Amino acid sequence: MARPREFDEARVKEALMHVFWEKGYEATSMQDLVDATGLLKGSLYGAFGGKQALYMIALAHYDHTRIQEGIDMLNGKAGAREKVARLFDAVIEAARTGVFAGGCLLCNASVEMAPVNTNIENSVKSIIRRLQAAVKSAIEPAIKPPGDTTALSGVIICAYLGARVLAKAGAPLQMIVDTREQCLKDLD
Amino acid sequence: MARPREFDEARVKEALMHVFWEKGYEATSMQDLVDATGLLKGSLYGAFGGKQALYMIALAHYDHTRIQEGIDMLNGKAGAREKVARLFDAVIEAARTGVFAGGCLLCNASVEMAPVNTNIENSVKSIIRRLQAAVKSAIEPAIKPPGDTTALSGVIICAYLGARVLAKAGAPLQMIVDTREQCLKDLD
DNA sequence: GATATTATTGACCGACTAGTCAATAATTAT
DNA sequence: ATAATTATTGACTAGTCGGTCAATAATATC
Repeated sequence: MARPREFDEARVKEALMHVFWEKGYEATSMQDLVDATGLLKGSLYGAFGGKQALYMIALAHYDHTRIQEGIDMLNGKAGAREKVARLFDAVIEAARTGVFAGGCLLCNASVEMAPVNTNIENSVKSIIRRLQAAVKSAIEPAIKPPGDTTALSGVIICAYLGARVLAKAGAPLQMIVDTREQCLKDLD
Repeated sequence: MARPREFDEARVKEALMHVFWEKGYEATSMQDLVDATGLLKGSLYGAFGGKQALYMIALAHYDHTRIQEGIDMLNGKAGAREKVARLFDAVIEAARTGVFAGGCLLCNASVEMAPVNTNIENSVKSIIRRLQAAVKSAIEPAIKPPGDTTALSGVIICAYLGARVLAKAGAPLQMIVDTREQCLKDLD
C-alpha cells in the first residue's frame, strides 16, 4: 500500500552499531552515520528517529547479536571454568591485537550514556542483569553449597568490565590475564 | 616585567576538572569551561591551550589530588584489608548517594580519551602503574610467600574499575559490595 | 614616565552540528 | 489508470562548535 524500503534493516543497524561502538555517542556525527549506512539523513530520521534513538537501536542490536552470543556461550555445553575463561579470552585477544578500538559497547554505554539517558540506563541495567544470570547459571555446577553463586557471578561481571576498561586504556596485558586467573581460581 | 595573572591557577584547574569529570570530553563545550572557570575563552587558550590541552590539565589535576589521595591512603598505617576495603567503600558510597554522576575520571578517560589521544593514553597508563604499585605494597604484608602480590594487585585495580563502570550504569549495589568482599577474601 | 612584556577582553570566523521539510518517486489497493 | 500511502532525496535552517586575533589593560624594568 506504499513504497517499500530500499535498505536492509539489519545491515543498517549493524553499520549504526559499529560507528557508535568505535567512536562513542558524542564524537559521532549524523554525517558519520549517513556515510556508514549509505542512507541519507532524511531517511535515517524518517525510519528510526534522531541521534539518541539511533544510539538506542545500535545498543539493542549489540544486545541481540554480541551480548546474546555471549549468553548462548554461557548456556552451552562447556564446563564452568572454560565458559568463564572464554569471556576473558575475548578481552585479551582484543587487547593483544588492538585492531578494533571500540572495546565493549555495553561498557562504553555505561560510562558515556547511562548517566545522561534513562532509556539507555534501563537497557544497560537489563543487559547486565541477564548477563549476570547467565554467568550465575554457568558457574552453578562448579560451586559447592556454601559458595554464593550470585556474589561470584557479580564479581565476574565486574572484573570483566574492569578488564574492558584496562584494555581500552592500553594497560599491561598481564593485569587482564591475572584477573582471568583469579576469576577461574574458585571454579573446580 | 609583565601583567600578572588575575586568576588562581589551582581554582581554575579544579573547575576544569569538575566539568570534564562530570560531562566527559566531547559533551563539554569551551563555553562550559568558560562558565565554570570564569575566564574568557581567549584567556583559557592563552594560559593553557586548546580543549585537548585543557583535558590533559584536568586529568593531571585529578592525578595530583584525587589519585594521590588514594595512593597516600594505601601507603598509610592501616592494615591491608582495611586499605583495600576503603578503595571500594568510595565507590559504594558514590553509588549509594548518587549525587555526583562523574564516577571516576581515570575510568572515564580510559574509555573515552585514551583510545584517541596518545598523551592521555600515556597519562592513564602511568597512573594505573602507580596505582597498582601502591596496591601491591599495601597488600604485601597480608600475602604469604607463595601468593602473587603483583597478580592480586592487578585484579584489585581491575575490579575497582569494573565497580566504577557498574556504579555509573546504575547497576545493583549488591554487585559492587560482592566484589569488595571477594577482593578482601584473600587478605588475612 | 617611557618601554617592554604579558594578560584580558570580546568580537569575529568558517566549519560543522542536529534536525526539518517540500518535492519527488515507488509502491499497493481500488 | 487513479488515488492513497510511504520512502527517498538533498537543499535548507538556526544554532553551536573550537579556535583566532587585534585592541586594551596592567604590571616590571629601566
